[in-house]
Amino acid sequence: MAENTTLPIIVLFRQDLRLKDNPALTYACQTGRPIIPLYILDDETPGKWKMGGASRWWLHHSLVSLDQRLKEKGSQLFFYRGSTSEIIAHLIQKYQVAAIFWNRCYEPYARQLEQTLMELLPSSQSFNASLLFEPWEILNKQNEPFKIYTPFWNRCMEVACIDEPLPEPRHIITKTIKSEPLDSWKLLPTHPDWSIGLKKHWQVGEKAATKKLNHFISVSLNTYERDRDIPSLDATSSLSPHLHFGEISPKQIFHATKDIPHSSKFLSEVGWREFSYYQLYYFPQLPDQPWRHEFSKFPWEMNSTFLKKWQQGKTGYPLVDAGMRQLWQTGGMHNRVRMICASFLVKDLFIPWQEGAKWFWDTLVDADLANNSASWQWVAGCGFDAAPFFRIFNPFLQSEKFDPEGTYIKRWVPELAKMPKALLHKPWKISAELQCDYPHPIVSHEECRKRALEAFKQIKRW
DNA sequence: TGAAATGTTGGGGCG
DNA sequence: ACGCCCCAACATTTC
Repeated sequence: MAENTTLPIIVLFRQDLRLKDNPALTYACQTGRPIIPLYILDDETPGKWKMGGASRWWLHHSLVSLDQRLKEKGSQLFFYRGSTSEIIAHLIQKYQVAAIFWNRCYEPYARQLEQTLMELLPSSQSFNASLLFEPWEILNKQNEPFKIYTPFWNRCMEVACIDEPLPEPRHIITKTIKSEPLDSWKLLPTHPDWSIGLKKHWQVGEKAATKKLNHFISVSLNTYERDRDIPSLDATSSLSPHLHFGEISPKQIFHATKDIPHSSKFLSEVGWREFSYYQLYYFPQLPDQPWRHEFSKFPWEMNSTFLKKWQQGKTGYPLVDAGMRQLWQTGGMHNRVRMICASFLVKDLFIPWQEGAKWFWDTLVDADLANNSASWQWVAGCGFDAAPFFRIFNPFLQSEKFDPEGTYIKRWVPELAKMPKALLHKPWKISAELQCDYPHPIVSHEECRKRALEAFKQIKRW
C-alpha cells in the first residue's frame, strides 16, 4: 500500500514560538504533508512547575504574535488546553496524524512527555532548537559531564560547529482542525490588572526579539563588558524572556555576534544558559534538591514575615528593595541585582533558596526552570561551580560600587528620591527629620553574616 | 560574578 | 640624626 501523503503532521510548539530557525516546523514542511501547528496549554504535566503569572502574560502575547506570523504564511495556530499526551492521543485518532514533530525541551517532565509521545507515534521526530549544544555532546576527557563552567564552555567552543540558523518556511500547507479561543484561557490578569508595567517594558514576539537583538548589537555590545554590572544603564541585552519562549534561538544570537570584536563576554553569558540546561539534564532534581549533598542539612529557616517583606521590597536595604520592586512592576530584574537580592534572601534572611526560586518563577517574565534553578543554587553555594558560600554580598557596598549615584535605587524606590545619595548606602543613618515611609533595615547584615558563616561551618564538618 | 580580618609597608610627626 | 609610634594604603589570608 502506498503511503498516504495527505495525512498531516502535528508541529507541537512549546518553547520555540518562532518561524525562523525552527527545525521542527521547517522539516515538517519539507515532507510535503499538511501541517497542524499546535500549542497546548498544559497545566497538568509540569506538576509544581506550571507556568507562573508573569510568564502567562508573556505567553498570551507571544501566542497571538506567533498566530499572526503563521497567518502570514497561509496558516494559523491551533489551541488546546489540558494534558499534552491525552490531547495528542485524541488528535492522532481523530485526524489520522502521520507524525508529531517537536523541538526538544529539557525539563524533567518534558523529557518524560517526549518519550510518551514517541511511543504514541514512533514515526515522530524531535529536533534541537533551544541549545547550541546538546548536553550529551559535551563531556570531559573521562567521558563525564563537566562540573565547572569554564572548562565546559571552553570545550563547547572547541567543538563549535554550530549550524547556520534556518530560514523561515515560505509557505505552510495547513490542515485545519478545531481550536479553542485563546482568550478563554484567561492568561492575562484582570482583577486587578497588574500587567500595566509589563506592557510598558516589553515588546513580545519573534519580530520584537529580532529587533531587540539588532538594537543590542548596534548600541550596547561593544560596551557590554564594561557596563553590564551597572543596573541603572540599559547595557544588557534583555533577551532572556525571548530566549525562554524561543522567540529567538541561541544559534541566531551566536551567529549574529560571534565575529564582532568584544562579543565573547556576552557569548559566555549565553554559555551560562547552556550550562544551566546541562545541569538540569544531568541532575533533574536541580529545581528542588541542592546539588552539593552537604547542603541538604543546612539549617535554613522559613520566615513568612521576612519572606513577604523581601517580596514586597520593604527590607530597608535600598538596592534589594529596588530590585524586588523592579521585578514586581516589570517582570524583570537586572542580573547583578538578582544576585544581590538572592544572596540577601538566602544568607541574610536565612530563608531556603527554593522559596526565592518559587517567587521568581511566578514573577519573572523570563522564568525558566533550568536558569532559575541553577542560578539560585549558584547563589546559595550548593550548585555546580557555585559561588563559595562564604562569599556574602554586602548590599550597602554593592550599591556604593554599582549604583553610586543611586540612580537605579531612586527609579524603583520613589520614597528615597530626595534622599542624599550617601544615605542610600547607609540608610540606618537616616535622621528623624529626613525619615520618610522607607523602612529601617529589618535585619543587621553584620549579624546575619556571622550566623550564616557559623551555619556553614557546621555543615562542612559533617 | 565578595568582604572582613589580618598582615605589611612606608611616610610623617614627634621627642 | 634617630627611633618610635601612628596610621593610611596596600597586600594577603580567611571566612
